[in-house]
Amino acid sequence: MKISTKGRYALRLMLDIALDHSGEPVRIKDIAARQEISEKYLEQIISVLNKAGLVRSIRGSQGGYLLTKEVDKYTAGMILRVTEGSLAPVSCLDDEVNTCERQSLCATLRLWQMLNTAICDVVDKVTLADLMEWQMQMADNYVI
Amino acid sequence: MKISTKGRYALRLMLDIALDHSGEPVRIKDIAARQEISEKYLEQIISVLNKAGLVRSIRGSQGGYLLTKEVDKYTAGMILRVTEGSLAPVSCLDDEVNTCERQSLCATLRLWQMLNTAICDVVDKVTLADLMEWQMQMADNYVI
DNA sequence: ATAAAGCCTACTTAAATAATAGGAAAACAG
DNA sequence: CTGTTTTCCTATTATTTAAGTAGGCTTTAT
Repeated sequence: MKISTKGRYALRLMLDIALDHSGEPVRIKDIAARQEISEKYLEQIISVLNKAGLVRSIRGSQGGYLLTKEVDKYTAGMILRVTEGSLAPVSCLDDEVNTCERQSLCATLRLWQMLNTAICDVVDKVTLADLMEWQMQMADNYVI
Repeated sequence: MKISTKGRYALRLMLDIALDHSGEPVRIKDIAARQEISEKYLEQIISVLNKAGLVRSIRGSQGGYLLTKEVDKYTAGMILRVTEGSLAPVSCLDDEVNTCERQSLCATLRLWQMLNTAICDVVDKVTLADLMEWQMQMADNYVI
């Protein structure tokens, strides 16, 4: 019941790009340095985000990555689902395919549905804009 | 971000015992048959629940397991934490030990805290009594 | 032309998951 | 007191997932 590094790093990576105000494409190399995460691993993660259209890449020298939308248009849920896959707490809730035989008999399913709803309520409400705001608050407090 | 079979089976196992009204100890063998789960695997799971005091065992012939408390005194959270370990979505929230260097700088932590709270709100509120009630509702509907 | 970027695919290592297996110990029934 | 039924304990195994590493290819600004 843990979010993996892929999801966690993806969130930090997106936040890192969002906090860049240069207007220039942001390089993996720089993100990796700031976030203290392996470049090669970040490459793989951002590749998924790129294919999903959450970022846009610019190749070649002076290249890097840019966001494709306004920061308040990204939810944490979007970013996590792209990198983690489904956030449902049990696979019974995932595939309408491969469904469990006991579904119609299984009271625990109702618990999982409640849990799933609670999780979605959080991750689909928090946006990248929120994370940026929190980050700036924390930076302020850190300085004082 | 999935609950493992241990946690899921533990919940079904506890519910199975709770639904037994004979007053007699409930045997692993019977639970395994009803729930269609391997006896040997259930043994391991119930052993954890036993050591945590969530059930009481009676050894030897005519033995089995009994609940130690009223059904409304068990929350899903109790059962899941005993079998799954922490339900926190990231380990940053677990150990006051082994804490991440970036904690004071990391805005994502706030998201994880919100998510953790949302998860706890569900699992610590739903009791075994609730699950029993749901199960009986489902059984009714199934008959019709 | 060259250096600096991203792109792509394969590989590796370690840990966790999900069981299986086999026998020891306890307790009741006859 | 013997046999059967049940829990208890520990070890082993197979599979999958997580978390990276590695290396070469392609694109593009200068």
